[in-house]
Amino acid sequence: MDKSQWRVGELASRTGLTVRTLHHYDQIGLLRPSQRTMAGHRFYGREDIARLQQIRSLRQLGLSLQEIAVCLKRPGSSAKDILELHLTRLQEQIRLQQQLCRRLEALAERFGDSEGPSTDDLLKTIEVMTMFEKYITPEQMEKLDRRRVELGEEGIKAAEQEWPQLIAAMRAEMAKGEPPSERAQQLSRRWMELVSQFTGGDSGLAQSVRTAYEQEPGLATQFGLDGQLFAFVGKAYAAAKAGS
Amino acid sequence: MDKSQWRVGELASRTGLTVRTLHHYDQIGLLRPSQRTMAGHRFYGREDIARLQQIRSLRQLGLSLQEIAVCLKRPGSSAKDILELHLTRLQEQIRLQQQLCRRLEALAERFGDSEGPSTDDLLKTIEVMTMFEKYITPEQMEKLDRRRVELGEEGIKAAEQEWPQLIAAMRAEMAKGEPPSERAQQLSRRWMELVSQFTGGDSGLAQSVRTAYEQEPGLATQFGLDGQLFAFVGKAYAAAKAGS
DNA sequence: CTAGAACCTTACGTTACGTGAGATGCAAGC
DNA sequence: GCTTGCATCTCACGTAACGTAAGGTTCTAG
Repeated sequence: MDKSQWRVGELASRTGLTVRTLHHYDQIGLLRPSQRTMAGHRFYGREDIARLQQIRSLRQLGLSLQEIAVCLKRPGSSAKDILELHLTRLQEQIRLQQQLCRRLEALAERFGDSEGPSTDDLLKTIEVMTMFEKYITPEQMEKLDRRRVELGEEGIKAAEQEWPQLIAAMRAEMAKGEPPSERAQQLSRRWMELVSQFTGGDSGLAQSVRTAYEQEPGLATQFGLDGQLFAFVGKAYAAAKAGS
Repeated sequence: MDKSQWRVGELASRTGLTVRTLHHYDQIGLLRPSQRTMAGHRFYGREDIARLQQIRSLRQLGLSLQEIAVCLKRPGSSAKDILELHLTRLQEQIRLQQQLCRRLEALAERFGDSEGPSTDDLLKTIEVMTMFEKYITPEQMEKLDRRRVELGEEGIKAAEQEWPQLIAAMRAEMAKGEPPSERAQQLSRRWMELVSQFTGGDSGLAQSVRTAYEQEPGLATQFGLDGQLFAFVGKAYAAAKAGS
């Protein structure tokens, strides 16, 4: 016949919990043993075991000890409410973590194969990503993702190679002073093409990107850009359109 | 022209962090301002800002402050490794949380509409679920889920209604003593049918369930079952098969 | 020169325990 | 009866990343 009293150590090893955990539950009043010896040793009875089972179950569902205490204190409708609340919180958390995961995967994809000590590049890329994400809505981000898929691996690499050249060339033209030369106007056309390729012709997105560049000077300087250059490109493109 | 020194408050409001956070970063050595006034007031320079940007970026990716410190201390290949490790951890976390979510959703589905103070039932169900999950692999769990979908809403309800009746009837037969009566043999056939319906004919699953019932006496008593009854059903079914 | 804002340090609170430290209890063998 | 060894007890600090005072000093505008 089974005994109906257990000491902490026995209970701990039977349930897989630790003695410290049971002490803790006792301390916060979540599970106080129904009996104590004169020396203060804890003795748990059958009802304590039952309660502990419930506690473990709720714990496995991710509830906090406080929430569990509420659930067990008033077995009214509170348990259901708490579980529902918990569920929505959990779903929201998962959503956020999945977003995070996508970002990390995007990073891994870009830097998974490069062997060199590219941590600097990595940090820069992360910075650019986070800055962008401040000004761009998730929907726009998705649009950008789809756009990237459409462009394909090579398209992206090509654009990444072309941009610095284009920026350097444009800066050289700007150094020659205004009005923008014929060459500058050609470059500005290509510039706008690349921008359009990037945004997929979404003007709202283009506007958001502009705002990001305006508000975050650090972002622009990452690519050797600044307001002056933007202004020059704008003039050159206006001249190009007027000339055509 | 912008100034190149900022005080904590300014930096805090510009970055959206709190003064306390910057204090904290200073305290743990993650971001120490490059200057201090004689009175001890912190002054952050451009390079501090840059570092803070990196810190914020990595923070947004979910890295711990310690990990960030490592990333920034040795810009070797450590950053990439840490990010990859972080990604795998995150994916694992998401997986676990999604499992949890499914369980909670299953609970919500069962108890979402019942208005009464069914918290007791709720707790019992949770207990049964968690006990089962101790003995059943996730694959088997999925199999059960699919099985439930196949049975449909009504099938489940019907089985839930039938089981208690069947158990009670069987217990009555057992009280009449052995050998099992004709009626008991009939009941045992139906019993096995229901079990088979539940497990979908998966013998491994049936074995796991049996193990669960054997190892967890609390589980069986939830449904008015015990070893004696199981034994009787076994005998009755054996007699039924022998008789046919 | 003074009021008020900004700043400083110190330190406790948060979660669910882990990990000792030092003291005592309990059953068994001598 | 006494010791040995294991189980148990009660503090009490540590964890992560800050929040939130408390109480004192410094800066800055009027």
